[in-house]
Amino acid sequence: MALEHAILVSLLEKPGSGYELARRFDRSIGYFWTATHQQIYRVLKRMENDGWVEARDVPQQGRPDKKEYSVADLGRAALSSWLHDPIEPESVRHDLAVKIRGAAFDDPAALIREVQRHRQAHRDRLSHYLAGEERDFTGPEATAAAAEAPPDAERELQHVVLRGGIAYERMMIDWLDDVLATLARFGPGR
Amino acid sequence: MALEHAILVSLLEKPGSGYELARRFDRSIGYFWTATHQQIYRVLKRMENDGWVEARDVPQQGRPDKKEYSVADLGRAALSSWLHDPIEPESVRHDLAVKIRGAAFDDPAALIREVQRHRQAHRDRLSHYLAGEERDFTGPEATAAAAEAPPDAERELQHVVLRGGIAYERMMIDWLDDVLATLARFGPGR
DNA sequence: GGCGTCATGTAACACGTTACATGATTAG
DNA sequence: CTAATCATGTAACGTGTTACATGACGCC
Repeated sequence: MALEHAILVSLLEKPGSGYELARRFDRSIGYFWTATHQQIYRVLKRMENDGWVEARDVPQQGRPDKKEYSVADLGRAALSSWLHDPIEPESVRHDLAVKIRGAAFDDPAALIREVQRHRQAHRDRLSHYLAGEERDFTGPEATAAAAEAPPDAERELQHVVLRGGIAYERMMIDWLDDVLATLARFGPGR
Repeated sequence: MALEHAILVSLLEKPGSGYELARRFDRSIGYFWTATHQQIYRVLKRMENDGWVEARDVPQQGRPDKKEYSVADLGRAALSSWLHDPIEPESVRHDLAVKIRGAAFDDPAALIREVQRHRQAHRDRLSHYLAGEERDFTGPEATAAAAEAPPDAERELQHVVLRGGIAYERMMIDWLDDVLATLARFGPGR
């Protein structure tokens, strides 16, 4: 399991509350690992019991108080041991691929709109990633700041993961174009 | 949920037993949807109760008898309604991406072997897909057979899904090369 | 007054994974 | 005789999803 580990990585990058983690799982780290706040609170509680993380009460004004979690030594050790443990190259799950094969037994043309919607979602995500890359890694401000600092593993590794997301979205867009062209050849009445 | 629907598609392509389905989920349809036999038997039983599939006892010689399932009208209707229902473009889950970001807080070079293992697994899967494509779609035998038959949606849609798998594996291999180059810059002692 | 955001949680259920269990046949 | 393949299942557990619940603050 890796939700624990994803949380550890996120808290090492920056401590935060369960709520903040939930929001990160809708953004940066959430691009390749999703979790809802219910899951996060449950796991966070377990991790606190196991001594992987430590909570600190942070009173806030104008907002509810929060519990800020940070990684404890045991958590760091758990992450390290997981990193050294080989994992199975995971298999993908594509609902859409099931639908595409299923369309052969229904009306292929009826899927076109659905595929277009997915294509649009991937286009949006790609734009979002590219904007983030520009802002944090390749834009003038980011490169100027980086030029003065020493090589930074955290930053470089975040960037290579983001490049993976970008490559994935580009591949999906191209493939969905291929799917659309194929579906068009099997419209109603053929 | 889509395991039900993946099973329906697979049974429409060809009726079969739970055991046979489990094997298909290790191969063709399993490239984009995985399931173990325990899951399959459980779901198949529910689907039978719901009247989505029908079982027929097939006595065999030299092997245990099997129950051959095929799709009933209710199942076809359920599939059709699912096909017309929009689904959310799913988000990916990449353990490996979590590990790569986590490596910043450990020893980046220690991940190199792991990434190489994953790269090899993707290379193997790519070869496997390409062999299947040659055999079923682009090879001389397959194209000769197809030339005599009318345009076949089932076949074409299976092919476009396979092309998606091929594109995915190629993208992953390229990205993992990028990851390896990045990790190499942060070896121990840097 | 109502809606959105910040903040944390419980409960029930669905789905997925791992381990265990059985038993026949065929190939080495 | 041993291992692999065919064939079907149960039980326990862990993870993920959906619905429900609460309450304060700020903005329109």
